[in-house]
Amino acid sequence: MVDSGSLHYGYSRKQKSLGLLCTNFLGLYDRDGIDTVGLDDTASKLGVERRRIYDIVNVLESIGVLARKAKNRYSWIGHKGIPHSLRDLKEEALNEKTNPSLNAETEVFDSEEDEKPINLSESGSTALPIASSSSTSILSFKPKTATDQRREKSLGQLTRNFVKLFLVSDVDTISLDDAASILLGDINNPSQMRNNSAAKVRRLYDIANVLSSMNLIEKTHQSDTRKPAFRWLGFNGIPEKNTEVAMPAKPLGPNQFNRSDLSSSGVVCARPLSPKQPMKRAFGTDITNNVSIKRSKPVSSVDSKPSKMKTKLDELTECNRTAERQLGSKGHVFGPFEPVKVIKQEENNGVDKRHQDWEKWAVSFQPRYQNQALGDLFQHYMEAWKSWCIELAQGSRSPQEKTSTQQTHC
DNA sequence: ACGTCCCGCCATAAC
DNA sequence: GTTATGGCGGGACGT
Repeated sequence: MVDSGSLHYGYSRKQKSLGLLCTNFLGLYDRDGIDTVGLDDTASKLGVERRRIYDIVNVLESIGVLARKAKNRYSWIGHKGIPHSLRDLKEEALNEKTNPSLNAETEVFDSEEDEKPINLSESGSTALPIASSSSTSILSFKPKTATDQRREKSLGQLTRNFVKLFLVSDVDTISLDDAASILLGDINNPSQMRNNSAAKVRRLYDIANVLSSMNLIEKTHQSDTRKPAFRWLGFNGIPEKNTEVAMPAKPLGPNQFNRSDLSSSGVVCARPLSPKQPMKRAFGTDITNNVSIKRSKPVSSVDSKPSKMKTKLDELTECNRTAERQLGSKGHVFGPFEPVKVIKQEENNGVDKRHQDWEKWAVSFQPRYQNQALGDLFQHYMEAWKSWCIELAQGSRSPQEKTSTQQTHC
């Protein structure tokens, strides 16, 4: 039986994945001349809510791709920041391993309560020295203040610990279960650890998706147990300095990177196969990705949750404000489905060409919205676009067949 | 059935 | 007070 709620027209989970969003994020900023990254700007360009941007920047910050400058603002460091960051993480992890008291973020786990230290070999993984060799672990937590506690549970900290896990161990694959247990379990309370891990393993997926899109790790399965696992790709210890032809461990898939940067610490970082080579699903090529098609919760015409209704209205209002701002400043409007490729053409070609491109795009792209608000929004954009055409025509030539672009499906 | 993880609520931090 | 941040887990989607 097909549930209309679960098969919303045009909704694809993959198109909304954090990994793809991260790829798009990189597509947006991973180029020369990028200095700062604004969260609002990013969110609107990628057509997602701010919340998702936080997820990405927190992970990227942890691996040195971004650095927080101020509220709402990050400085872009790019892939070149990864080796340094990984080196630091590795040193930090090694220091913590040899002298756990140095661990600023975590405290030594003392197994005095007879609680079972995590032993990866028991659970099917190759043993991780850091976890199995003693009762202490660099990844053991004992929360301090509420703020510390919050910070320690942050996605950023979790990312750093996750990466450390690979950097100081001599295995390159860690099962999801083990990673979750080590990183997320309340090690002082193993009775809750499993539940805790199970509940929070979602965070690992978030991190893994971002790191995967950076090609630092890949999701895989353990050969013996078939349990889901993560394999570290970013570290292989083999210098491949700046060789575009460096052999990857496996054929590169779409959006994957060539491992060809190696730091002095033996840390390899991912970078794009080639700056010029378009990725198969480069940002903006999949226009649906930037359309705010929500996963379907049963959206009845009368929303039973007033707060959600309010959110949608707020969203619409905010989109309209954005549109108006853009109208005011640039004379044209990009919505949540802003196609970057078009923007690039815009930069290269004259106004006339831009006009034609937009007209073609607008005619060919007729999104179908389940949501009346989105339909209205699109209508609003089309009207804004139309008025821009009129302005343009006054300055050059008369607009052609603009009304044809207003055939929207709502 | 279970693995994956999007989504957005809401607590907390920052201003 | 408002706004920014992000922990968290419900539940939808994918296999």
